[in-house]
Amino acid sequence: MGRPPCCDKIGVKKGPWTPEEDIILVSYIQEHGPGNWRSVPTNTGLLRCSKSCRLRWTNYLRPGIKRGNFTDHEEKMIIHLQALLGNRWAAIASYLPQRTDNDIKNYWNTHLKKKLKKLQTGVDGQNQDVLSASQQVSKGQWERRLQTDIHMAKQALCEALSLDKTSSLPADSKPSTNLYHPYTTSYQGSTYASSAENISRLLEKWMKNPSKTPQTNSETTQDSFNNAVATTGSNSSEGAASATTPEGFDSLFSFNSSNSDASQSMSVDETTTTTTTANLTPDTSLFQDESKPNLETHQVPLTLLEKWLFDDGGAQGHEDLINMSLEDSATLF
DNA sequence: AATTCGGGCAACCGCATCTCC
DNA sequence: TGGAGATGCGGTTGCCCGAAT
Repeated sequence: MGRPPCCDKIGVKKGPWTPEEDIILVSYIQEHGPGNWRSVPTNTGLLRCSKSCRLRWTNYLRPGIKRGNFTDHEEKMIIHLQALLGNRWAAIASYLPQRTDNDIKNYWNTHLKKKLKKLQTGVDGQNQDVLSASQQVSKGQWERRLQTDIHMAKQALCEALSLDKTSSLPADSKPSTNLYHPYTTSYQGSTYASSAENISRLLEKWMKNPSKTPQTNSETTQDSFNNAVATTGSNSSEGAASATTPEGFDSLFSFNSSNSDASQSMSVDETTTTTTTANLTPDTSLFQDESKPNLETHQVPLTLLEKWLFDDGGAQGHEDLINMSLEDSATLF
């Protein structure tokens, strides 16, 4: 057998994180930047395994995370992307930069699945296709489907990417979460909440003095978030939602959402792209770059998928696709 | 008011993939 | 080039809380 799970080690703590642990973790990351998770428990004295630290950071403590209610727009994107990509939550999350894959996965399992099922039972026939399509794709068959019906897939993703451009966020889409108050929803109890303020202060400090750690992909992304937040002059408590504002979201997706924008922004060699596209296999090349887009500079390299989409005039029929019903989306497969 | 039930979500587990030596 | 370790990802579990009885 392989090596035992790191969490099996004696003395490794499991279960919910305490505010104190959060503060320790945030402080450490403030100083050293995210990454090198293996060294985190050792250097901080946290009785947690490295994976637990990483998970806690990426799903909860990381700045820029939007929590709480999903907007209609986000819902639509998730539904379409799930139909397209299957249960590749990390890939889906890369198109919803403020949401974590865990969040999206939970939302899908607890809300959207039911919604789709309701549709299925409510209107037999057409909508059944939606569900069956999703289920099939979930089983990993999306690769083959993408290959056999690749053009339709392009259109669908194009639509998903451009939804934001055409639909303003609903009025009730106000951020329901505070960026740096991770406990507001679940832990409104006094102890945890007050500790969250400490974390907020730590993060605030961090926002003003981002760490200068070696750049990995994820760290680059992280710094982008940091800078994006910092440049909006956000305060950890009052302006916590700055990075989660619709404006920020719009700016991100406006970059992706029109051909003209895309053509201006990306410097993709036509020949290279074509060659790449020709050799794409969905599971390898296509999604190899799924890091979150850079909020600050708009100089984000498009993912290969996006390049591929825009390169092929995938924007045709955007308007139709935008209004595409769930039934219609099923026909993509 | 007490108990039961179900939903939602944070966190864990194990496999897959990547990176380094 | 192969192996070991590190990291990423998706499925699943278990706890907490609110609604229902």
